[in-house]
Amino acid sequence: MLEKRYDPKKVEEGKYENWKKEGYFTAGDKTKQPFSMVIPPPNVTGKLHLGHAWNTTIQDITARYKKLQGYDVMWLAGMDHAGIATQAKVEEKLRSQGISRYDLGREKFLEKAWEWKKEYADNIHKQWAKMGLMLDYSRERFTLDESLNKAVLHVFKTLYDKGLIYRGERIINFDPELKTALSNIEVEYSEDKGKFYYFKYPIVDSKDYLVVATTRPETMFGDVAVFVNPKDKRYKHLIGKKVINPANEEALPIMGDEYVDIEFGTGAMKCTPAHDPNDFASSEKYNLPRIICMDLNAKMNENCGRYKGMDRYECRDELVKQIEKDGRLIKIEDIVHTVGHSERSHTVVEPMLMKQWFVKMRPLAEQALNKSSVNFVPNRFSNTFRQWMENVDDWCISRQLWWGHRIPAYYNKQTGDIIVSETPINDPNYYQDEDVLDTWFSSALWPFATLGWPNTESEDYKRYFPNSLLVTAYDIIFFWVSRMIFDSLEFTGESPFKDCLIHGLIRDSQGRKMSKSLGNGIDPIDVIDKYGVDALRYFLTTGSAPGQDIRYIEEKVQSSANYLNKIWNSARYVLESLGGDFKPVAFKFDELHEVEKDILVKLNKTIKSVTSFMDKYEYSMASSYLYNFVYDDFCSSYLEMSKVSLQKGDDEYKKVVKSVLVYILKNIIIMIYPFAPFIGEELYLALPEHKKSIMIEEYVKPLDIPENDIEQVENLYKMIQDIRNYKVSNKLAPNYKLRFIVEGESIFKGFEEYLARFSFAKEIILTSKSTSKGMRFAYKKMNLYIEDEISKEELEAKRAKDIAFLKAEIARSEGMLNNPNFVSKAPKEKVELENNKLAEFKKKLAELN
RNA sequence: GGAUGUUUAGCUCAGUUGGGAGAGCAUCGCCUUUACACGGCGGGGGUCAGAGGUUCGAGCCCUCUAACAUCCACCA
Repeated sequence: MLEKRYDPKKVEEGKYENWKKEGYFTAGDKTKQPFSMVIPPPNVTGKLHLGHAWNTTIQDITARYKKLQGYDVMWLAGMDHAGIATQAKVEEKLRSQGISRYDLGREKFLEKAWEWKKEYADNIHKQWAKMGLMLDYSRERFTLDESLNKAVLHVFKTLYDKGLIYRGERIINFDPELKTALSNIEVEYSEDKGKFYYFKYPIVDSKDYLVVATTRPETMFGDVAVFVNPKDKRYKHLIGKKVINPANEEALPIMGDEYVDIEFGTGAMKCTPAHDPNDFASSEKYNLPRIICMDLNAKMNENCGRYKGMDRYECRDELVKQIEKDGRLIKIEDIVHTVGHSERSHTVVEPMLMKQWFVKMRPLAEQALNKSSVNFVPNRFSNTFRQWMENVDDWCISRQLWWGHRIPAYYNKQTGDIIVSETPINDPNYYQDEDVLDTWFSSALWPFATLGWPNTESEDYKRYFPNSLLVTAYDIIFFWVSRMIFDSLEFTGESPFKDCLIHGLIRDSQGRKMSKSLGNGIDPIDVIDKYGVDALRYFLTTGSAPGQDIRYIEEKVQSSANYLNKIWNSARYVLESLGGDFKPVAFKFDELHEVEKDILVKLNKTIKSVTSFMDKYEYSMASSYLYNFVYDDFCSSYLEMSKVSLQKGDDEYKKVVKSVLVYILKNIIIMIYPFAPFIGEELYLALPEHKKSIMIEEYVKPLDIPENDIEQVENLYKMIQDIRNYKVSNKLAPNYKLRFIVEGESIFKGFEEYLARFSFAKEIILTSKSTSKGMRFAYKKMNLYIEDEISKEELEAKRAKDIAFLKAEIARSEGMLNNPNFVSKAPKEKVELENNKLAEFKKKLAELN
């Protein structure tokens, strides 16, 4: 027997291990249609947070649902080496021991990184188990696996041969702390306080000067020109002359370009091609030199005179002091401007001219825009994808790191010629590029490289690619989704997945992003310990709209747990009422009492709604239909009715009622199971007839029965509510005994005992025509009179209230029906419905008068 | 500058193809009724941001406005 209270800890114990042991997570049943997903591989950098919990629960619900529906579900497990993030963590750890990566050297450092990976992979496995994820571990992959490395090398080589990967000198975003290049999307911009420095640039052969403003004086050593707008009357005449750079006394040409904003600053702009992307573009246009003035530690280099070796910010201060001493500082303004920060280290990135590897994006993007068949859910995210693709720049893929896929490019020591090769080149005349690839370069191949590609004859690849579904948050669309799409189209000729379900981000109770610095992060494990994983899963996946952010609100997890407790206790009631070794019997709908029919009709409707929303990945809607059924139809209504059914009928009928109860319970359990698999399994195994696990059950199917509501039962529930209301408004105790006269014998016969139980009736009199003076309540084709020392005032008040209500309704109804447009244009059934209502209202009003 | 989202009960949010506004929490009243006090029963509380429009009918569709949020681009 079930315990009185749902205890998540006990319920969860041992189940996951058992499922795993039974092999339920392993795909491969060829008699079934495949349904495939790959997990967005979490970084091996730390603990999983609520965002992961949300993301994986959505997938798990899908997987469990599809499995019960009879699909061969393949949900591939895996993790990401997360090059830059992991390397930063490992270096940080080493630093705390006083070691730098250079002390260790590449190989030793990588050993440390693999140790780190192992530790964190173990953690992640434990958390997946806690969450109850039915991941296929037999196919688990890591982005640095040899098989994935093969795919990466193949992709690199192929794109290189096609001219879609090139090595070039361009302005990239450099992270001076992690000492590596970044791609554009790894830079986050924020509004920072800064200073705008106004300097005098003396004009050569003149006593005049030009005022140039800059936020970054330290880059003045890289200046090669000053630009003004040729339409700017103040400066037009200066074009062609020269000014003196106050930082290093070099003469710079004054040039004209309409790109310069006359309104901004002084209207004169310094040009630093090696440290600014726009200036770099100008240098291409006007063939200007490019002078790099910093090294890879963001320290000033030999082009900076006595400032050489200084940190960039120290140099800025010193240089400004010097210029001030020279009498060339006009003013310093406080401003707020957007500054790029490294997504990982959060340091201010330095735009720098460097030789790096790039993916040429235009052709790949075109293909992605034209050929992608990915169905984004919700659909609006396809715009997000599209827009990014339309404006994408070339992708800087080389990283000055060690933890990652090493770039398979080899340089001739003498000539510098490059060979790109999928197999190592051991020729002593060649050395391999030191850099590794951006993590996302390998993640982009995840949906197919994990399945054996580039071996297109691999069984898994043939069976499970393209994937059926990918689930991720909207902030990953650019980083990952878009790249999977263009790589997949380029290399497999197909979109990587059919559907792409996008969810939002999880925030704290005040709507703020969860972050370490705010200290507002929530550890899923703490939540699970307190409320159970099923409650967490239910909270995460219900009560929100697709694609929207959600707030973590503990009370909602609590109420989810309460809901599960409700299901638990309803199951306990059903199971305890069965008695001993009950075997469910088959029942015929037509032979059931109306109260049993009614609940089955409602269950049927629920199954249809739930299934149709589950099919659309609308888990919130599906769960809300189930919730209403469980609470209102089952627990609050039928479950109470069944207590009467179990007393009044003959033994045969009692068996039938029990079977109906078991049937409904089983259906509820199966529908709640994808959301709450642990309690689902626990309750399922307590059913009188069950398989070895709910994981090998079939999903619920509607019965082939009529859909219309059972009128008498509707009346019964309304009567009960009216009687309860009557007692409350007359300050009578709920169990106060009253005398009822029911007018409508032919309709109500067979329901007396049901009414009696809920109304604590002193007496129920059935009649076909009543002369009662008691308070009257009207229902479809029948009336109820309550007789109990009711005062005339009360009766009159009730009557007046009813009349007013009916008159208002009749007015409303007639208003609609007198509108010829409504009658002629609205659907027939709507008009008919309104006609019926009007007739009913009129009849009731006539009865009252 | 471009785009997207949000605005519904005190709070947090749902709302299916347009057809009489819902949940959780909070609140008020009653109840130790034999599944559940992590409960039951009943109640109060909403000009669905604003203004137009389409429609027989709009929380839902169209246009505009406002506020908030997010993303992209620019910022010498």
